[in-house]
Amino acid sequence: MRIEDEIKQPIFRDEYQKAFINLIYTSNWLQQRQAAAFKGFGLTSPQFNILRILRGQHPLPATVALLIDRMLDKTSNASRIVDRLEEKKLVTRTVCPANRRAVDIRITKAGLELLEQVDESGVLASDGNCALNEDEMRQLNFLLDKMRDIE
Amino acid sequence: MRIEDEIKQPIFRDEYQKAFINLIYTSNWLQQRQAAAFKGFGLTSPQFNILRILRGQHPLPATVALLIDRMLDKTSNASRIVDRLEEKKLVTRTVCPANRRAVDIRITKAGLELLEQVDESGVLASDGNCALNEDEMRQLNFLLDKMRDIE
DNA sequence: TGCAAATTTATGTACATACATTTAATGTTG
DNA sequence: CAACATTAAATGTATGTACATAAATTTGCA
Repeated sequence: MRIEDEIKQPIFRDEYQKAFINLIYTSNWLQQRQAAAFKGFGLTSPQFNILRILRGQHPLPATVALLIDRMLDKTSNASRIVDRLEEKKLVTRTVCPANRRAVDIRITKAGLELLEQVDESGVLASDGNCALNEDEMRQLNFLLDKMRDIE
Repeated sequence: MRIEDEIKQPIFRDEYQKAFINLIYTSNWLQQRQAAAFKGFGLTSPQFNILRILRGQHPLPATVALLIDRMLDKTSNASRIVDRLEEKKLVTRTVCPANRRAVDIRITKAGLELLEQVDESGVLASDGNCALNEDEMRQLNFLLDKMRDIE
């Protein structure tokens, strides 16, 4: 369905405004689908993303600063998302011996097993989850990268 | 900058996964720019969007249900965003006489004047705010609309 | 050495999101 | 008309986002 119909706004000021709104709307649409997929595993999207970064580091630890650096939304509050993961025993926090200001965060066995389950469930499989073919995906990546190329 | 470099992840599973992440990242980037622009007027993005819908209805009122229907993020809590706008005297709430379950929400003179200031400031002007030309914007709109065309 | 500056994480507050539940008014149906 | 379902909005609770500030540690330099 075209964005005009999705939000019942037949006229936009110009193609730019329409693209901006379309981008935000489509991103929300995608994030809601992902959140629904993670929900069955007791995870929110930010929690899943942090677990995935920790798995990428495993068996090395990550600091909060590293998590922020790799997160999609760099302004979010990694400390408190780690709080939730720690409560669920999916990660551990220990003071970094080399720099006692920093905190070493590690994914636990339970965390790795949970991610394994998410993988096996196929909720994140690309095929069939998207109406664009690979070439269109490449075009989209090109346009998005170019869009941010300002200032 | 390419998304690979923005989030320091050199390899993606496939072009699909890369496009998904790119879409969410770019949408966040755009929303943060917009939020910064609204901040000078004492508004958040959701508050601005609701004011804009109310201006579109003016001088007719809108109900909460109508706001939800037109909002970009349909799962957000319109009631409480209207609370904030009412506190700032940018909107009024009155029980709808025809259906006393519903609430008539109207933008005030102060609300209209504030939107006028935002317009005049040019913070939302498209030109110069984006690195894509009009044809690329059209391509982007096409790809985003098609992407959601599933199920 | 000693002390100010920088770094790293945590915390406080306001606002927003997600979803379940409540409250009040209206519709519907026997 | 009474009982029940439906509708519209508000509220409760947990989580996340945005941004400012605090606390602890380390660094650097006079």
